[in-house]
Amino acid sequence: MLALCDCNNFFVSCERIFRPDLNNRPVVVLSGNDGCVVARSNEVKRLGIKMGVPFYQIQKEVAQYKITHFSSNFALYGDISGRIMRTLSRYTSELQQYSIDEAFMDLSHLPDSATMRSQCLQLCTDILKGIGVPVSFGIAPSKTLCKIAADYAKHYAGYHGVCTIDTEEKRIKALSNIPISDVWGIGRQSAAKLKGLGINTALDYANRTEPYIHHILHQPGVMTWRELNGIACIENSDLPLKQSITCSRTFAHPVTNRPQLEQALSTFCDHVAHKLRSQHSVCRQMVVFAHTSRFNEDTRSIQQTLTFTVPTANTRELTDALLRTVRVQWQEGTPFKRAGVIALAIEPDSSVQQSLFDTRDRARDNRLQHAIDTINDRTGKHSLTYAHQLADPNSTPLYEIGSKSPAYTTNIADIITLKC
DNA sequence: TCTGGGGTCCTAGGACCC
DNA sequence: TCTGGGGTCCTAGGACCC
Repeated sequence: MLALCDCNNFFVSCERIFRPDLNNRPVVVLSGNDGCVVARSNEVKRLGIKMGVPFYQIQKEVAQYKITHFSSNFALYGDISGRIMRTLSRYTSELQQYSIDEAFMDLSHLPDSATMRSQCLQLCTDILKGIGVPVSFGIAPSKTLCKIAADYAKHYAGYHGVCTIDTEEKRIKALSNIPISDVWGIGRQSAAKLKGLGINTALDYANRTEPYIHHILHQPGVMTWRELNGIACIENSDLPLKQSITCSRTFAHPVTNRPQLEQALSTFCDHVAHKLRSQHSVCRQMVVFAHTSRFNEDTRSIQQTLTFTVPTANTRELTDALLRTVRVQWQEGTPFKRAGVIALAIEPDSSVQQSLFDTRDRARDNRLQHAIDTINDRTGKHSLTYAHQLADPNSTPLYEIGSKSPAYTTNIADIITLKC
């Protein structure tokens, strides 16, 4: 048996830790540039405000219901997430963090479902009291069933935060009440297709034959089908190296000036290169892109996949290649709205294939890079950067942030003061 | 006027090999 | 006029996740 721990309204709950006055009041957290709603409190969900709506479209409701809004504060959310994961890991030998606010726990060491339930209830209390975030648990034999159980736990107060699917009877009852579109792994496209075939609930889906499901939704659909039937088949991917690392931003105002785009892209590139180095890896390919708004009819773009004969994570080498691309493909007058850098073909830096025809002095490059990293580790991120880049990806003048909460738990200057 | 960011996996089709 | 069969690898694009 497995358990899924899912934080309730995670980003909103993080903001409320330090703003208890916002409990039971409507709160949203916004994406970059304060563009879209990415987290909602229960009060906001009840108003019918959907996940992902552009913020400007709900201004009326914001004023009418006095909705408090925050720009996203990932330093805070990441730190709170880490605290929750550490607490969970004390209760299981195997914890698989699935996202910033979710993790699967292996419970096979516990004797029966009553014990599993009581441990999860204890965790709900501990995490709420010790960290300040409400969480829910779903206990079941497969991950997809855990997701469904956690859904029930979240929406029906009677479960007190923990729902278990441990018998055939409970499984059938649970599946019969879940619309197919709410099943983990079934997205919009597949849901529409299935509805057309008369499959409306999770139970309808689970009751079809495996070859039929394969015919409709191929291999990924079959995985979901097995999981719904209680056969665990989604592996524990114990996060080896990341397969790709992206840094991209949508600009508040379109960029038509080449130095500005180059400045933004070099900054993203440095961020990606730094991430590569921090996981002791290098990349053989890098994608550079910039495109116009996807909401316009006439879309134009700069896009290039760069391949390196010797894989690298050196900021200077990657940036040089990137800037050459931008200079070749630059389109005067094009309003670029979004740009980014993606590292691909990532490998460990311990076993890099060298090239006979390499002309770079890599030992020297690495010494310089190492010196820069050491200075930044000691004196703070971005204290030493290349002249053509910005301090950090979020500091671009093209990026606008409205109301970000302090980094209460990760910046000494932002620590709260208590007056007794 | 204003529409996020970071990932994974699968598939089809093209290029290539003998 | 007629033009094989069996592979692998890479890439772009789609679908999905939070």
